[in-house]
Amino acid sequence: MADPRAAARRPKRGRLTRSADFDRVFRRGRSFGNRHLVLHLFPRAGEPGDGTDPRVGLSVSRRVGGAVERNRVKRLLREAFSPLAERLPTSVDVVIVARSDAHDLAEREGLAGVSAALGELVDRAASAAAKEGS
RNA sequence: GCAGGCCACGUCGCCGCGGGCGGGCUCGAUCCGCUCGAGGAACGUCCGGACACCACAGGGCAGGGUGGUCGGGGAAUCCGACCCGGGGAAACCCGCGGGAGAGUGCCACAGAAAACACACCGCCGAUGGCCGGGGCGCGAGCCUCGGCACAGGCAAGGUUGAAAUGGUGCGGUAAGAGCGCACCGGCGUCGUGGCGACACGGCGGCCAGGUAAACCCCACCCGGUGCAAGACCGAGCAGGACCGUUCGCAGGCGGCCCGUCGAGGUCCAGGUAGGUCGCACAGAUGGAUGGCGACGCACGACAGAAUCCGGCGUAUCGGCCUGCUAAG
RNA sequence: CGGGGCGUGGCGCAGUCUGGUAGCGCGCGCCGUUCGGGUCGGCGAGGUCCUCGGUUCGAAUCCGGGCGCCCCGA
Repeated sequence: MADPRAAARRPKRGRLTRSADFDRVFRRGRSFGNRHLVLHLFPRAGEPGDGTDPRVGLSVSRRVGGAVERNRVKRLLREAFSPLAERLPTSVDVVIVARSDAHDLAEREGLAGVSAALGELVDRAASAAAKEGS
């Protein structure tokens, strides 16, 4: 984020928008996974974005399915993440990766199943981040 | 049963998302309101075009593509009608559908033979020849019967094969043969109809195997790459030019002069990260069109835009409409 | 988004251009060799040639449609 003004502002949507941001989270962040999803977490403490809400990025590869299935998984993940975001500390970047089984979960259990799977990972990530921060 | 066309869950409530317009404010990646927001295939990427850049005098070769006729169309492996061939009881459906009388190649196995037409087995041997018997004649010889298969004649038959110089019948012959005749098939030619592909009819003679989704010949067409094309702006880093660090540039000390502080400043083209345009009355650039609930019913299939347009092909729960065929 | 390639026994591959017999290695089964195993020798089983059509007398091969997988450019 070369623009220094961005530091003073709250992002319109808490989304990752740069390929470099994704690379940084994958390379240097911690990861938590279950059979449906993988959650990567990277704290941005001390950077210009400090103090803002978590930013999230989605990664749904073609292994999950065709365009229709991938869109459905991404929409459900966005819908599920929105209420869960406040459980995470501020100033973190998160990337949610959907594994192949995520499509089956979305088709069978819908938003409830996705929320459960994602909530588990968010809680694990939040407690881990709290330990490191203290 | 056949053909064609249309639709692709609907309504309501709450919470959300992207673009545009208007407005409020603490002017920002904010808030409020209004409005627009996936498909018939958006798919596959099989063709064509627009657009963009690169290459290019003109022509030819090579290479590739297309292939009945007429019309539509900007073009097309596109569409329509018709012709031909095949299928069906019919409505109707299917077909990469030019040329094998220009040349080359191939046609396994089987079979005498697979393309020049004949050799081979075989049939005949009327005619001529040779051998034998009988008759006539003084004799040369003549007549007649039988045999041989030497000359010669023939292409019907030869258990094969996907395919063998057309098929069936009658005549004909020593044996045979389109040798002759009838019908059918093919070819050539003439006439009639049709814009045409072709169709129908008359006459003629008997040259004519298949394969071109084998090479090839003929006619027509074709430069390459693709919006991640391409255009513009452009940090940083490195480079160049000029001014300045003894003669103090730019800039600051509220405007000006003096004075003072000051070691760097200005410009240049190329262009990385990145951004904007390209880009659309859906239109992003980590990529929007969703979630929950209720009711209705046909219980919801295949499937998600990324430059745009015209086709083709493929997937698909079902529903509606129109016409036609057969039977009743 | 665009471009290219590959589907053949259980596995890895030839054969496809130039159409008629599907072959090789490993693996598998049986027999022999050995006290037993390995090695070695012999014999044998096993393939809708991805799928659906077409051309041809005849298709793994030639020509179309489809399905699946892999790779490359940016």
